[in-house]
Amino acid sequence: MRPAPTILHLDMDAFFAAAEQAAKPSLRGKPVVVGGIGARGVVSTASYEARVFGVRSAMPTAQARRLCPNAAYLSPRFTLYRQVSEVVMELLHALSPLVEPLSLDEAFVDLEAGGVPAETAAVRAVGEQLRRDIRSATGLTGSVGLAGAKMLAKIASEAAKPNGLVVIEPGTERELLGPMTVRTLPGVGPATAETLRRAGIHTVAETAEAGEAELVRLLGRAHGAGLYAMALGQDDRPVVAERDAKSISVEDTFEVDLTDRTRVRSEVLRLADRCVQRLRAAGRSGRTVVIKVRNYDFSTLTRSETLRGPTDDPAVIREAAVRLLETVDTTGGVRLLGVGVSGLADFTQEDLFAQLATEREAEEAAAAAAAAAAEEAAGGTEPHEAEEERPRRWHPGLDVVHDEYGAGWVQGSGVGRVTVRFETPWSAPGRVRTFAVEDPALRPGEPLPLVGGAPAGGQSSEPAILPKFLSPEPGDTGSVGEAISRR
DNA sequence: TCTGGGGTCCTAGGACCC
DNA sequence: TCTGGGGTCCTAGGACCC
Repeated sequence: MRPAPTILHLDMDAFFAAAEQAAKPSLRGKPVVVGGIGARGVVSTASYEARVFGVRSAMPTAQARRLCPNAAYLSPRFTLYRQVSEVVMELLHALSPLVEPLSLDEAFVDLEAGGVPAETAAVRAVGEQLRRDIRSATGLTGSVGLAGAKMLAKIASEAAKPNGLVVIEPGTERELLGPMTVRTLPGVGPATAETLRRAGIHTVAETAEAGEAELVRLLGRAHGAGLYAMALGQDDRPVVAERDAKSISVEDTFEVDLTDRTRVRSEVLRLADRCVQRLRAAGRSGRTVVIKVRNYDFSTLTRSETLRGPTDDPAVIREAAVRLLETVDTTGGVRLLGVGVSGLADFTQEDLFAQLATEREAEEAAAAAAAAAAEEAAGGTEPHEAEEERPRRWHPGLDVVHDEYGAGWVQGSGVGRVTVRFETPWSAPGRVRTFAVEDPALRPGEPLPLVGGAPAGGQSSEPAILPKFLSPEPGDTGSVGEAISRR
């Protein structure tokens, strides 16, 4: 615990939904839900207008539709979110060399390492300036927590939401945390909370009173000891920049459970190839191949195999994945399949094992590819990712360009028609037109920048985007003692 | 019309080795 | 003749996070 609140935690407000509202003027001030659109989708992010109706992250989209039928339901556009995230992370790097991203919309920053004076007034000023900079660079708002420890900074930013800043003064944390529910502490999810509840422990203060020995008995060595320290407000974990990934995986949930064994096999091959693509893009290789199978009843199992050396060879990973699949009973139906690789190494040169096997693998790769192509041609109902420029489906939210009407986004599609709203991040709300799905004048577009994209003459020092739910004043700096809602 | 996709860390048992 | 004791690797599963 530092003597001054020099650890900053930034959390963007309703990030995916806010980015969509900034990109789509007609959605500002309206309920927006970003997530899986299909029958088995779940909500990634709900805008604050949608949260009023009870829509939450991780909720099945079908349930969200019941609660809030009039919201706009959009597929995520990670290209856009990554672009915005990069802008935000650059602003953080300007504050300190020590930036630890937790996700696209969240990061810790060590202000002490950035040379900010270790005083409350100074760090608060830095935090408020950061919020202004984020707003003018992206049009979006973020909330900031400042404290002497990571855990407390995160709790503070949660309390600051939306669009606020909260400082937890060192020395006040135990009094502050005491009455809060154990769910406030990071690492306490439903299962841990239930275990603690059965032991009569509900609040952070009760967790501290239980003592380390009792918590270790209930939760195990690492978790128990860690939780005890957290309950006392003790958290010396450093801000760590640039952590290498330890595993890479891909998975698909199918609209309908797979029962055909041949189809299950061809999907595993596809997933193995996708996994290898990601592996190679990251310049890594891996030694342990793992498959994941979720059955019709949601029971989930994994099978893994460790190779003699790391590889990024698609034939090797395909073979291992299929070998693992052979050991799994898939009768009854498969809901989800996944393929992953762990034990990652930086891929510099082929290891000995790979060198010895190279020729054999090259032959087998060709054979496997031919076999897979034959299988998919024979049994696959879904064509392989075609090289054509038209998407197979016009997902809601997708950027499009029309030869005559310009840039817009897909509002909906069905029965051979696609409805497009023509507007851009810096335009007024636009109007809707409907086309045949195969209209040659319509094609997929790229995400447009949320700010700074206005045509000459439209420049302004003010953020171009001010979603209605965002109050223009700086957020309150009020108490963190109120209940903090969690996922 | 229940429950995504991408990760991290921990535990526990058996194999294996010294 | 009853049984050592660690350390490390591998595998499987589970909790948790965004």
